[in-house]
Amino acid sequence: MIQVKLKGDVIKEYDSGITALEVAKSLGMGLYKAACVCKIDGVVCDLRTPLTADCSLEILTFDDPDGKHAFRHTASHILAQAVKRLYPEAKLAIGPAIENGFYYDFDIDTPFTPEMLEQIEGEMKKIVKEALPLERYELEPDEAIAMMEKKGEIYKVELIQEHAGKGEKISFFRQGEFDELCAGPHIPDTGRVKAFKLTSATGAYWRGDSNKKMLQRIYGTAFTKKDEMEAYLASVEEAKKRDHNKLGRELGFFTTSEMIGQGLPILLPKGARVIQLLQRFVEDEEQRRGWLLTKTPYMAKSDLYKVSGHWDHYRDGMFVLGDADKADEEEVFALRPMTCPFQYQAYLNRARSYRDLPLRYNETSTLFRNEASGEMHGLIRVRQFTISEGHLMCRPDQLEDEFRKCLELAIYMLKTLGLYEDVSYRFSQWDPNDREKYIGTDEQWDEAQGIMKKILDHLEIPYKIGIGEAAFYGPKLDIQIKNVFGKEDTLITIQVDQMLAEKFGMEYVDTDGSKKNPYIIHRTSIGCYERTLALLIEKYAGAFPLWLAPEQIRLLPIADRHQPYAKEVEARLSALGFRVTTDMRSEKIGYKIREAQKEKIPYMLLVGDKEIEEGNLSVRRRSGGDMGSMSEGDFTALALRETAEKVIW
RNA sequence: GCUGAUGUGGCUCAAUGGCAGAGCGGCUCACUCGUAAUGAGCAGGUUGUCAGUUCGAUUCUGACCAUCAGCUCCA
Repeated sequence: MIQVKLKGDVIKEYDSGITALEVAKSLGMGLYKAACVCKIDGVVCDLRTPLTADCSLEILTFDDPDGKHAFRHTASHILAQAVKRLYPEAKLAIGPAIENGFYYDFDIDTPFTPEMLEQIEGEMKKIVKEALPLERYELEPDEAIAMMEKKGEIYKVELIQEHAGKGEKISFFRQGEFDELCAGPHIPDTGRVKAFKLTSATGAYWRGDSNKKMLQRIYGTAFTKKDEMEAYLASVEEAKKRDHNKLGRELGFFTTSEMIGQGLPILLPKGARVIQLLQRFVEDEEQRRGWLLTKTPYMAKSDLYKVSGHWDHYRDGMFVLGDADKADEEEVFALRPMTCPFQYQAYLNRARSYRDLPLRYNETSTLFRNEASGEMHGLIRVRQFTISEGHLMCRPDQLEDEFRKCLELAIYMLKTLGLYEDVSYRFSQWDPNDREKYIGTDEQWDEAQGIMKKILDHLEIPYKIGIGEAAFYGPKLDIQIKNVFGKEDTLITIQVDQMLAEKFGMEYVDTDGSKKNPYIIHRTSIGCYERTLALLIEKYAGAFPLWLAPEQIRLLPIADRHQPYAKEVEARLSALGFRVTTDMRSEKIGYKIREAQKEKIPYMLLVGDKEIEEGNLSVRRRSGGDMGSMSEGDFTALALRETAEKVIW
């Protein structure tokens, strides 16, 4: 007999060898049916794991992240089984559960069409109906390789070969006629996958390597209940309606031109206005926090980039003016892909003392990066963009404090914009196995990352680690955000660099008269303006807070005879700095309101006989509707306060 | 760059190997209206670009350009 500690510290006795699934059954059929996986002494395990010693046991359902994961992982096996039944020639690669669903990669000559996906879904339904139990078994590596070679599963063979030699057996899961290389855990049988949908098919490189073969990936999602899945799919559709790339164009924030080219958006008056407002806000705040504004050239000779390392590590990403191959013989210029080496030249302008540090340079900097053609996305990924860039030179004893201040500035920006709750932190480190991407020695990287880890841990930043995500010259703290498609991008970055100062001969004279290289912090405070605008459009579905709205107030005369008075009010509001217009068309008031609502104008002011007589304005707010009548002074006070306080509603 | 899809007036979308159509929007006129669509009329297109096939191509074929999703890469 063994003692099993269950939820709520209840201890029950069972025969040794009982499985977690049987324990769940003993606790009730509801739990038995809903069980996905379990945690034995805190470790996620398959439900068929026999319990042979005293332990704590937690039965996990779909409501638990680990339960969801196993459930959807099993759904990916069902997908693979269905594809093999319909297309025996397809070779299996990998098929994990991911956030909100799962995918499976196949090597197959004909790409999957929507019709094929429907057929595959039909076959999956059959497999679910068959309620095939998943059985785990283990083979020695050579047996496993032999089995997969016999089946012609070359990708599985590759995976097993990598795993062989670790002295472990290779685990498989079998469902009906289908054997799958897999560590598990899985749910007990295929019959439990009640609701699923294949959402898309696309290409994906084997092992995520663009030098390797492109496979065909099928994405899907799975739930225990159909209505939950419908709700999820509806929410995905709802999110897409906020897509800045669609909404931003519809609302007139930006457009593109085939004659100008890919990744080169045209900011229309509304988009340009928001960016101007953001830029003023950022520059003013940076000034308050001790940053000194520079304005450096948009291009430089290749000489500069050769010293910085960009010429060797980033040339494919640069727009080179002239023949790059002749850069050693003649002057070749290139547009700047980042501001670092330019601001270093400002530092090098004269000899620096330890008393000059920290020296904080900021710049509203336009950068040019020749992104590969498939990378562009609306305003989020473009070839020319403007960034709130800064470089800060400091002494070792100042590094942590200055890093913290950079982070505080970034957080202040995010909170003001209302994006703070949407971001996550990534500690981006180098990949020692991919040396070509980086400059510097192991020791330098270990030191830089060690310093940064100390700072981040000390500041209690809840980060996840991104291996291979570092800049070529140093580790980064990236502040990440997701777009409406769930795709994650870097919004803000703060980096510690102890390599480039040495390369550029940047020094300061310390208290003892010796010359030292300063630490450099590279940072953005609000990130790139185009990308930030895109995410704000998605965040607010185009309905910007009053202080950022390109048009803040619109006057709506009831009839044409009210137009002169509306124009008078417009002039007074405009003189106070409001962005205000008057709808002068001879349309009905309902129509004018409808248009203003569609354009997400924060305040609509109605002017008719009553208002003129009483000297009042009828105020309508974009959200909440009719606010009734108030004096011009009261409205002005309200709007000025909301603007100054950057109120979000 | 790779895989797949798409490209018809400002927008959303029809149609066709033989004169390209609707709604919204725009303009004009009438209406002067009280919190999300007043009515009538008019204008607007070398069907992304360039080749090819054909008596004839917007439709079929190819290349290129651009857009979208994903992969890779990246702020």
